[in-house]
Amino acid sequence: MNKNQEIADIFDKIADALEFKGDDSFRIGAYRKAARILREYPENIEEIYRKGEIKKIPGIGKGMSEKIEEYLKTGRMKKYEEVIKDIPEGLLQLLEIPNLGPKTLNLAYTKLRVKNLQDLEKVIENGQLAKLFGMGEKKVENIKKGIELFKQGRERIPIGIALPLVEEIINELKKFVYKIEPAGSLRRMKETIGDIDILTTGENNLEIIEKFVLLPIVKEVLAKGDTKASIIEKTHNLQVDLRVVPVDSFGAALQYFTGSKGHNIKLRGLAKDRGLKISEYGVFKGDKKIAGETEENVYKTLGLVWIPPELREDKGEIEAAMDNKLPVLVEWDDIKGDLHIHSKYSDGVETIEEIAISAKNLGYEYIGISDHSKTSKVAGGLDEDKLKRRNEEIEKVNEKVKGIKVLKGIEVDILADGSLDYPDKILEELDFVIVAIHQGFKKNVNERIKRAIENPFVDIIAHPTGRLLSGREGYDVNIDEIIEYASKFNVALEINCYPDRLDLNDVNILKGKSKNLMFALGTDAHNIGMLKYIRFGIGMARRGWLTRKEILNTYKWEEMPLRRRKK
DNA sequence: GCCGTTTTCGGCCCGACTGTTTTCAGTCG
Repeated sequence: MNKNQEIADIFDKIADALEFKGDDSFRIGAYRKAARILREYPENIEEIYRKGEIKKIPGIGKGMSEKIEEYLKTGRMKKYEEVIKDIPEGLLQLLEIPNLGPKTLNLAYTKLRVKNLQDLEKVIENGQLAKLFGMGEKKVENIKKGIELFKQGRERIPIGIALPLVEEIINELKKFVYKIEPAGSLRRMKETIGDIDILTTGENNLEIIEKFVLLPIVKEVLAKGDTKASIIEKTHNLQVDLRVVPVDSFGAALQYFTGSKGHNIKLRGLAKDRGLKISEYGVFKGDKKIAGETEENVYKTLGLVWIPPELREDKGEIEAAMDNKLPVLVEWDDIKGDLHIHSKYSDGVETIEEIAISAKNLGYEYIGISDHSKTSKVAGGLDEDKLKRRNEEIEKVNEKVKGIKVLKGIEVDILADGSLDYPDKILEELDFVIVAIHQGFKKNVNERIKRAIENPFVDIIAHPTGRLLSGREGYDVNIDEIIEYASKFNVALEINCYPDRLDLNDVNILKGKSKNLMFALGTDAHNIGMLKYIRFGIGMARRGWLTRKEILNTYKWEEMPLRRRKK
């Protein structure tokens, strides 16, 4: 774990402890904000400390920078030790239980000596909790439900699962409403989604909400009011919130519920400076509503251009919008081809011709067939002979299928000893070369990737960190070092669009962008249905502030700034 | 705890829903 993450976790724990103790909510907010900033910061905090620039980070002031310095020097933080010393270990983890907040937990601890989950369940069962002042049967019942969810471990799910689910819900509801849009982290295209927010407006609120809670995907209804309902969905235990808003507030509500929290807080501060008030109902000057129907107008009244949802993370986008310096983000229409597709020759499903026709139908100008190399035997890796036959078939398809160019690519293994799985003379014959680690995840990965980068025929590093959202940690690799090295040698790093990978992710893309790195989008598709995963990679690229020019596959094939074409 | 083209003190985003209340607190987003 890097220091940014370590310190962020400690700040979050301090915030938990202070919340439990009923400390000042703004101080708590300051710790949470600092934690988030550190966790998402594109540079290593140790590096910034060496430069003496910690305090220059917005949101990190005197107090925080001293604590960071103390931790970097001594490995300890007095403030943390102080605030947790009289709290039983593990107690604060119970704050993750839905419907159980700091006040109630504190009450249970001080009045009933509840120190852990077992204690809590006991005082629920024997009725003691319900008897406390301000508590009651229903509150306790809700906490009990929360414990159930807590035990199931409601983890964030990949956007690859959440997005299709939302589209299904929207499809079911759209015949009853005027407008319906997803909001929240889904609209911001985060790699994982905690729960889902959907926003709608229509003729009859109650009818819409009734339709929603009766959808077949609903497992449990958590809340149901005039303007909002929350449900738990069956397959993934996801919480889905539906909010019905007046049509003239739809834009303001969409803005508000898209977040992020940090973005909204800053936006509201900005409104306040200008004597305005902004809520999910609109922008108000005194009692007069001056915007609300569209997002564009909400931003405009604050003196800002519209900010794409993917940027709304309070990472400088509001300042950039003020100066009209937002990047023109890459869009799906900019993508001229997919560079990472597996055909039937290795472990893909379809023939090269079938892939070419599908890609053409998607509007692509070219596709890169990047089958596995010989050592990846389980993935049907091609030996030299088979590769030669595949290349011949690509040439035939190019003659037969007009309107799309099929490129001879490859995904070459970086072997355990650091060499590549084919000799240079074979690589040279290909249109482009992707290299990847597929074995020896803990074995000197950094040096092996760096050696691959030095090879003049290598153009792209596939899934550079190797992490899987479903659990695998990733290679033992120093990604900062790889980014610098790749940038130096004009090698592109991949944004692998496969929903379980999304590798590089937004944070690493931002790091790369600051080092003038080139990127390549690839779906890693093993069947033609997966070609549409490109949208998840585009989402990641947009979250990383990327423009068209920084991505290889937005260029025409003849103009693609491949490393081998540069002097 | 952070921050400052009105401020180094006194602000800090705002509202829905629920349940326990008789005017509001806790939780959530």
